Amino acid sequence: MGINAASVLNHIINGEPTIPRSSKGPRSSEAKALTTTIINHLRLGRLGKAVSVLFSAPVPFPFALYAHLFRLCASKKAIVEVRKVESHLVSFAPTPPVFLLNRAIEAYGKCGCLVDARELFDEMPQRDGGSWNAMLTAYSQNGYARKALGVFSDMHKSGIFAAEVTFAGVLASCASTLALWLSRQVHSLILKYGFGGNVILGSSLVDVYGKCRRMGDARRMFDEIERPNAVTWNVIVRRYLEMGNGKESVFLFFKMISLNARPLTFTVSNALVACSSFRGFREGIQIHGLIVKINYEEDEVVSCSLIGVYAKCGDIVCARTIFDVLSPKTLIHWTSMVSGYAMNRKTRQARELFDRMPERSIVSWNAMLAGYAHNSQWDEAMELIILMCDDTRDIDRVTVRLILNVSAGLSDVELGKQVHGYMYRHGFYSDLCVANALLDMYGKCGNLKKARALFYEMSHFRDMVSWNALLSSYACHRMSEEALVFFWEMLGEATPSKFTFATLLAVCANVFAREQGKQIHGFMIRNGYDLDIVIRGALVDMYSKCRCLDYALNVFIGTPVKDVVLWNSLMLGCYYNKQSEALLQLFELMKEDGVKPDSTTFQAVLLACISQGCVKLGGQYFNSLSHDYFIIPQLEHYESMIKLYGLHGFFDELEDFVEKMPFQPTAPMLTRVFDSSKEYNKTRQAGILTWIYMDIFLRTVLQENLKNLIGIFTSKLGYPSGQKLIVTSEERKAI
DNA sequence: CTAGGGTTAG
Repeated sequence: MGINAASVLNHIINGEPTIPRSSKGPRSSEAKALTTTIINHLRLGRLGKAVSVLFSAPVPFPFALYAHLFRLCASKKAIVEVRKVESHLVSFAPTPPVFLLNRAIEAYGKCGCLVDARELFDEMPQRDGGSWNAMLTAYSQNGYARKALGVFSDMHKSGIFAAEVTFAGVLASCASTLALWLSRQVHSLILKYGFGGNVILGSSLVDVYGKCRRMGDARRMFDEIERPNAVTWNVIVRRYLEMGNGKESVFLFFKMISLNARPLTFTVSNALVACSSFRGFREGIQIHGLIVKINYEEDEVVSCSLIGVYAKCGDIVCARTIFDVLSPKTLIHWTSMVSGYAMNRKTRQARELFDRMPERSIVSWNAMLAGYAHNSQWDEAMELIILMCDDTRDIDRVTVRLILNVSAGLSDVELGKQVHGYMYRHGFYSDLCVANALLDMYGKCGNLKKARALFYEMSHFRDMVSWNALLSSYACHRMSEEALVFFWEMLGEATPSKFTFATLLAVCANVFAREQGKQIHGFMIRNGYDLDIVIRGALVDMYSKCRCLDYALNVFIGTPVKDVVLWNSLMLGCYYNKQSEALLQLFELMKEDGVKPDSTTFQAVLLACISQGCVKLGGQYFNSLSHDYFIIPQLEHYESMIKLYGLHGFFDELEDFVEKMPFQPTAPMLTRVFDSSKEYNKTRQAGILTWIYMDIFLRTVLQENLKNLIGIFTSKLGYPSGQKLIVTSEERKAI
């Protein structure tokens, strides 16, 4: 067309003659006829055709037609048509009215063409409040919050009073830039202009305060709104949820229902997610009832959250029922269900479903992988990672974090290093969560040097988690002194959390640092830390290892609900303090308390049997392990049994036991048998067992004896006794 | 007619 809107406007401003246009008269009747044609095109939905008809007459059309066209173009996001309509308007209408140009700005805004909108706005000969509003809304709706606020500021400076609608855009922009200070000012302006009763503005204010984490202000604003609508309720429920206050979120949701307001699907979903956050099973069930009543069962967002709430509250069967009934099922439904199984440690079922998924996103892969990782199924996790890398390229931050967890679990520092390189190349390096996982990986793999280097590299953006990761690495690798020194360094930068103290108490237990342990205990009480069951377990463990069994017992007694780990800690504590008789009594008490023993419990019980010489009882306990509690006995349990029989001279039972084991005895087991037989002069049994397991015996037990022989030789050669001797394998062969 | 909220799964 060659006619630029801005140039046309300049002509108008400068009073120059506009583009030559035909005189009125016969032409306007032509426009009338064409208008009918255009309307007919529009009725058939042919917008492009309608706009091109416009150009068959170089005459102005009725303003209402232009307005109508702009609105249609905007709703269809037809940018080319907007440009044509604007071009026709400014070329052939004598003086385009401001409201039409505002419509053009709106249309450009809706199409996301902010440059065109701004150009028109800047070149307008006159502007009214609507022009400012259109420009501001255009920026605000396209995510240019700062520019929108800039327009608001200019508008204010030019003495234009903002309209009610304008404030909505301003507040939305304040919310996305978290401009709390400006929001407060806008709030007072709204009151000053008398818009205080506007629900939309009120809801926006609740939204702004909530997003700026000022829940007190948000709530006060909310309470001031006389007739909150569905959006208002949605905002308040959502904000409490995001602030981590799930209970208040659910409370307000129920309040909404009691006032007979119909919730939006999103609000129901938010309330369900809030229930999951505090395991509000009863509340979840009630909301489920409501969902049935108001017929939201089919909604995708609602049903996904519903599966989530049942899964997170542990009722996986119910979650599955909901899933099975649903049709059609979307990718997110499938992923929710897989995640539900995975989070409930049912990785087998999760995998079954995962393999049957019609399609998978990176989130689905992550959900499955997280299941394996949380369940410490490292080999399965690794296998899945390989499959995933074949299937998809869109690895994200969660995936990277999980692969690092797997590397740490497998102590596979080489895999970890590969991820490290990947992070470097793909820009995950500045992601704190990922960086902490990397730190944790190096720490757990024992590469403390690298972990420390990374930790200092992160000095500008590290957080509590980073400190705890390095601290627990020291603790894991028995570098207790370093850990304690590091803790003092930590106090200078960060406030320790209960995770810090749990680690630290374990460190104290390792080095029998009773005083330090007591200090930590006191510090936590004085500073109001939550003494949860994990901390109490750590305290019991620390006190009992530090020979303060009475303190350990006190902590134990003071725990309202005791879990199996806590019982185990105290029982092992008794063992360390040579109170095996008490240990066996505790075991009976534990069963009376209704706590189901686990494999560690039985390990403690068998240790007690060994030191008490309760051979028969030990045998009974070993049997009840698998018969009554369906626990698969572990290597340690078998070792304990062999020690129990061997140490107390029960060789017939020992022989019987070894023969019935579902695997071949290990070298340490055979050594134990051999040693006990020597002690009791039971060479026949020793002989039989050795003969049966000759190959293992030859490979290992003889090798041990060979080492003893070397000891004898070297001592005869005059080496000082007690000095550690280094014998290379070649030298050993030579001897 | 123009204005607000919200996207569930890791």
